[in-house]
Amino acid sequence: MNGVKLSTVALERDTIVRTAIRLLDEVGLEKLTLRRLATELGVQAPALYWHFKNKQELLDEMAEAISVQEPLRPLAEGESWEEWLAEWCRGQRRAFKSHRDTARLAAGTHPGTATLQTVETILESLLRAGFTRTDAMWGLGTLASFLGGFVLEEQSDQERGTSDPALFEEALESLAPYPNVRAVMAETKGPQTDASFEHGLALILSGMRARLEAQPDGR
Amino acid sequence: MNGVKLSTVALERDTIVRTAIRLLDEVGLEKLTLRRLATELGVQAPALYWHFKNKQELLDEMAEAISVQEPLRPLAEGESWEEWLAEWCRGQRRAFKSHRDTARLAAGTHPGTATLQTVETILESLLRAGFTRTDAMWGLGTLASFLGGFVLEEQSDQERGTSDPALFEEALESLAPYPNVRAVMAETKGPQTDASFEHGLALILSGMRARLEAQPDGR
DNA sequence: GGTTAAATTTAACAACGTTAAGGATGCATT
DNA sequence: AATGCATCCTTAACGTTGTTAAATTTAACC
Repeated sequence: MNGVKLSTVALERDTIVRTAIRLLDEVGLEKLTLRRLATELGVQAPALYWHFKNKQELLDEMAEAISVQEPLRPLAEGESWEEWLAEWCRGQRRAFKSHRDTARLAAGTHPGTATLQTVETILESLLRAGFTRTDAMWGLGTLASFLGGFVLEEQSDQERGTSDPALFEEALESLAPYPNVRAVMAETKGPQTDASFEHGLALILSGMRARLEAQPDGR
Repeated sequence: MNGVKLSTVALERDTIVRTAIRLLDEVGLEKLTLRRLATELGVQAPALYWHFKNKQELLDEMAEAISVQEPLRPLAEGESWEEWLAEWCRGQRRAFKSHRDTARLAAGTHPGTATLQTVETILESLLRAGFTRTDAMWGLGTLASFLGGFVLEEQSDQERGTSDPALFEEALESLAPYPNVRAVMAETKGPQTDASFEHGLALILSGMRARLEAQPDGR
């Protein structure tokens, strides 16, 4: 019947999404236009509307493809849930940072099935680690919000080219009226760094651990 | 010379920003167009370009006007820094939620002078409470990232009209393959609520307190 | 009253997402 | 072999958007 056709379609969709992601890295989200993507695919713009309902659907698929790489390995027996969760967060940040504008892209897209599966795995693992279901969900939600907000600012700064050391020095100058802000910026080289990410991660995980220990295991 | 003119200009800029914010609430960020704003002001679209360099500059000013309402009161002597900080966070969330799409609006806008002043005040207060400068900055950064990420998702959901109970029931159905996700959604009525915000806030503040207590006061 | 600066209008441009209508292409059935 | 049909893409166009250029009104000052 159409076994071959279906796989051809699936392949095409995947090709489009992958090309779109590559193009995203080259030109940024702002200049990622359907016409440009179509040209890159050797096709006219309206052709994309056979594969996707509209641009948003394409963006959703891109976000899903970027944020979910491989199925998450559940927490092993006797493994530290903190290190396991931290490692997942680091992986998420790494995945986001491996392309341009991904935070803005993912912001405001419905979670796809792959994302939901990941959440389910994390909830299961945290339940086994002794968390209440709502504590597990809200802990994860806190981490996710932190992660999203952090990478969002990180990439916004990057997109403005604040990584240029000369511009950084210039930015420091303008902070003269705010001595503490200035001092901490000079010390830490900006608000979004690997160290500050680790710090925030540790804060939240420490808070979760405190909450876990504060309640008896039998509940 | 131009004392009168300058104040007239300032007043006009303010009128434009305020009208833009009112319009934002009516039509949302997507449909907030320069032509529509101009019509609302009884003027043609290009007239706005005398007052603002481009649309982004207007959006920046809107974001600043929304997120900074009144100067932050510094931490009082003997006051609990945790409650003081928590109250600031709640106020920020309230300010964001008092208009539509503000998180997406503020995402990726440079902090203005008013925002910097607030940061400076918070740093000063936390230093007095015993924090290291980097601990204060990174703690605040964590809170800010959490806040931004949280409200971003909160408003994204809102914008899609997930607050409709009928649609909520329908969304629950689609979660059948993920029993824990389904269960926690049914219990907590969605991931972004007042309770989950308080929970995340408490996690981070608890983490900060642990870090504060772990280090001697004399440093 | 004429000069000058401020503030706005009219007209237009290029680019965008999207729709409508219609061709190719190739497989399946008669 | 001819027909029918779904698939996939093209051409043409529409309405909107942010933005620019140039002309024009408005108002204040010497």
